[in-house]
Amino acid sequence: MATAAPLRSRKAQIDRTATALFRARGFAATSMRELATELGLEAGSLYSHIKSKEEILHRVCFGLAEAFFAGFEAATAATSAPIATQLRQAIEAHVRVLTRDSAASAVFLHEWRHLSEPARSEFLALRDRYEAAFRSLIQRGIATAELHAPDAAFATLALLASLNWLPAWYRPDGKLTPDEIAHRLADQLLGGLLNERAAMSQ
Amino acid sequence: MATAAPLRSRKAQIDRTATALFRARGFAATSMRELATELGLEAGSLYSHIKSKEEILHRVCFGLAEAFFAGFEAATAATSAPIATQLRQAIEAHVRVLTRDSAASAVFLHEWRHLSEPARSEFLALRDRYEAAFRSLIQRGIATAELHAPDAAFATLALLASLNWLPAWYRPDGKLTPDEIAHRLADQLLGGLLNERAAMSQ
DNA sequence: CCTACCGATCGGTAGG
DNA sequence: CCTACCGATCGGTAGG
Repeated sequence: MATAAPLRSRKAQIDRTATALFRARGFAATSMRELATELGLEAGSLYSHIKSKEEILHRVCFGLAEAFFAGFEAATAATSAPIATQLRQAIEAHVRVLTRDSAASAVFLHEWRHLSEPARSEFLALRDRYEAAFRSLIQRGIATAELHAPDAAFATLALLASLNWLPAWYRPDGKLTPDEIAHRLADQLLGGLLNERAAMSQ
Repeated sequence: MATAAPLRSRKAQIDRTATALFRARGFAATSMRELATELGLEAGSLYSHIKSKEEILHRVCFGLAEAFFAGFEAATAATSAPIATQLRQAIEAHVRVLTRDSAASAVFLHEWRHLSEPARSEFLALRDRYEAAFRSLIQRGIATAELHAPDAAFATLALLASLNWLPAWYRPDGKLTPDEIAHRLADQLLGGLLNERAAMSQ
């Protein structure tokens, strides 16, 4: 009798378990033996599925980067929509990625510095591009007077910082659903950016 | 002829250098040999000044916690002042601690989880108390209608998250002074919280 | 503050 | 996927 096919590939299981450990203990403080034990196998056996510890980190960090970009592009595809609407969609898309896999998000946000070159620089370039995309949206909103902020760069940093703190306190079993959190965060953070006229027409 | 007294005690030098390394590479990925080399001595020699690697982390984390509390208490000492004013002072005090030593702040924010018990739990209790103090201030501001926010807990988290992102982008040699950054951040973050009447009277 | 060293643990590999 | 192992490195100590 054949054993049932695994629900996820072994490699995907390794990534998932490693991500949880990287988040809880940090990349450097997580040992491959610990990871193997958690998966019910021996340390050496991991290497028939992966090439190295860093390879896992690489996949997690760049996979999340892709998810963030995909969300942003879908949110801002309707270029004729009001900037405030596009920004709201982008915020909600960002929050959905953060809540869909908060462990991977935490690793994306804090463990990327353990990537070795050139991956580390490539990662930072992607992150900068993502920030620039938000900043550009906010700048256009200010230019068309749909948004108001004393400094677009500051506003962008503060906005993303508020969002990125989410994995630190989000609990999947909390009383708010991911969508409710996304709405509420968007309300609050847009509230500070909308100018009065726009706020009234909302 | 006696050698000149060191500008800082050796222990303080060790703490400073270790803090910079902990920030750059993370606590677990920083070796005592690396730290010793940076200070121009041998690894074993460190232990005539300190008891352990974790002792350094402990001092940094709890020292910063003390600095944050001291700033908050000074900022809110004038209990008869408008809540918005107290909150502004508290924000600016927080930013001044972050900019005065951004390396130690980054360690305080991200490396505390490498503390072993019971220090780790003690640290988290302090951090919770600090957050609660901000939340309480914001809640009182909402109660007296000086501030406006759909959810005080959310507003507190978003506020502190925005502030705590600062060590990630602050450069001591940047074009803005710490005080200018403090003012600007306070303007922006209070802007979203002040209700219209308070905003007009400002 | 150094020399010399300890036991423990690390990421990863060879061979099956 | 396991057994058995590699060289390297870790935090920390003894004795001076």
